[in-house]
Amino acid sequence: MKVRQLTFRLLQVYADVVRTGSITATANRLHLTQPTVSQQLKRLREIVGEPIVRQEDSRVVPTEVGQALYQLSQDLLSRADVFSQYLDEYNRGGRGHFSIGLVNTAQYVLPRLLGPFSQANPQVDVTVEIGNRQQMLNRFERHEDDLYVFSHPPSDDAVMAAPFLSNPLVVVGPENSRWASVKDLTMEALKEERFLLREPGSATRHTFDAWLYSSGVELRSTQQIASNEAIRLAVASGMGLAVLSRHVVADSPKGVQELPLQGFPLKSRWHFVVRRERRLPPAAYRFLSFVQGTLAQAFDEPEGEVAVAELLQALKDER
Amino acid sequence: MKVRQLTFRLLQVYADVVRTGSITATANRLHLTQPTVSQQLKRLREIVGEPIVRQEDSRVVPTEVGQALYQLSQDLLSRADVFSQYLDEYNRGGRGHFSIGLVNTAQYVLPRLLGPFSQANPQVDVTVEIGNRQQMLNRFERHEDDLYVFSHPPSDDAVMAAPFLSNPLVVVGPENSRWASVKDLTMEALKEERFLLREPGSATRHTFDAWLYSSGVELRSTQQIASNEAIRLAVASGMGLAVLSRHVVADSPKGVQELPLQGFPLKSRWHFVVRRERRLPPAAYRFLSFVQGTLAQAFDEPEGEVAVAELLQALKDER
DNA sequence: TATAGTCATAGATGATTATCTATGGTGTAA
DNA sequence: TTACACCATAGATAATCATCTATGACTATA
Repeated sequence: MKVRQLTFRLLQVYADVVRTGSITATANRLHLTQPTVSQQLKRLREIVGEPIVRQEDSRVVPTEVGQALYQLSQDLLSRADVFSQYLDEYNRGGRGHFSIGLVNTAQYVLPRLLGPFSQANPQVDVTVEIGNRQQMLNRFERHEDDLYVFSHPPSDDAVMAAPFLSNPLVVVGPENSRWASVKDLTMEALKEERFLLREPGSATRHTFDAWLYSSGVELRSTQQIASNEAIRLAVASGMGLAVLSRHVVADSPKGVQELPLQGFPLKSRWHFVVRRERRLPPAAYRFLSFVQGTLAQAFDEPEGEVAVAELLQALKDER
Repeated sequence: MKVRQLTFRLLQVYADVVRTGSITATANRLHLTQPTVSQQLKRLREIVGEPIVRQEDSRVVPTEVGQALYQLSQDLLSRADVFSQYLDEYNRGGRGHFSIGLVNTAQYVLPRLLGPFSQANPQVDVTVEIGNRQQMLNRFERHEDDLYVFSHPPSDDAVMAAPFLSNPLVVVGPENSRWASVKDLTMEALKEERFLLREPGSATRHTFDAWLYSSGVELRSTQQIASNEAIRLAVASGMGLAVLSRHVVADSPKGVQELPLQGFPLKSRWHFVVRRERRLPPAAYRFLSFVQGTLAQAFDEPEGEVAVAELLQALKDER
């Protein structure tokens, strides 16, 4: 058999001829003329190298080889069809894979979006990458993920970003800290405190540094710790104060409490970030849609909802 | 996905590209130029309606959809390949089906050929049709079977026949018949005996009638019985004499014995009969080959072997 | 024996395909 | 930076394909 010349069209036509037992009938059903179908059969026979049908009592019946070919046709066509359905489902975003890169702090909130999404879309496979701002920027530069969450989107023309959730940075101290009840607490008062800081690459550190700089404060004593969780524990055990995303604290506030420092919480927002030129996997698009539908009620972030809606629209227009 | 435009060739090329991870490499392996392969990929992408590969670190890697398409390709191609192997096996005659029409008497011998053949070719499915000469002629006229066994082939230009086995007709009487020991027994002496005859459509009857006519004998008393077996039993129980194929008697000679009538046994031969225009199924061809290889030793019929060999040659030439 | 239905074949034509050569872009390695 | 390897695109061409209309052969039925 000359496999390379075999076409699915031929198999379709052939299968229909076997089913109807009539060349003319198939021609009508497929909106072709009778000679066309005759010729298709002829060509298929040549490809197979063997007679596949014969005339019998005004019906066209498959030969023994034709029988086998019919089964093959059914089989192949249905497999192709399954694939086609898969494609549709993939394009609808209900199936497939995407990867999302999260800046460290975001890992405290994103699960609340990803969890329900996965539940609703079990066929979608999500890879979550986590790192500090700098690491995520590297991944971003290398196009390693489909979607990112930054609090400060990289400044790149090729970037589209939607601020979707507020990320207030607060100062925390140990439970029962003497500062907790101070009125009009200022940085000046905390000058002598040791501050436990995230590493320089992190967004939290960056934001805090910027605030310190703009308010002309210089810290006396600092210590660098690379993990939000470690910082929270260190604060709880009295090693010092820290600036953390409120989400970090809200998640499991044991042993620490927010301090009412003036000017705090520092406002910042998480952004969904995608590259303009990258074709977003339909599943990622579906995730964004899902998030958009959730933000207003579940997170009380109507602005975020609008921003995501705009991003979705922009992505649609890109295509 | 535009299934109708899908070609196995495209899948072959695509699968190879995925395997090698290189368009150029595939081009070389398939004896094509690089642009050709590039274009095939492009066309396949258009058929699928979705990017299927992307460049990555000087390698061509499939996208998520491409992965699924690759699996599909493998699947479809291997199925087509299995069919192709089936075709080969079919053409070799080691697989498939044929039907053979036997004249009644032949059913006593053919199993000795069909049995070993089936054993050696378990994938071949044989349909055996049995009837008297007239019934077989009807089937023959209607092209109902692939192969026939007649003692007297139909006289038809479109027929090819090979006498392959002698079929001696003998006169039988009951065991201990008084005629058994008579020397120079002639028909004249048996004039008064009742003869149990096969029905007119049968070959045995036909041959016997012809002999009677040519030797000018007329039987006094006859009875017609449509089955060899029934006749044998009737003879055994003393109802009369009969003319039967020696094979019928040889098979289970209980209660009957051959009588030494002059001029007997009447010589006749079984013929394999095929229609010239009918394409013989490879399995039937293989059966004839098998028979040809068996006749000389197992049946001591060297002439039959030659005749079948000639038939096979003629069939080969027909194609 | 006409008639209608079913196929096969021939001949024509526009569209598509397979394939090539030539060329240009891009990224990697010397 | 140059050279090389790899891929994409453009343009050309011959082959093949998908289709059609017209027509002829065969067969069953009125």
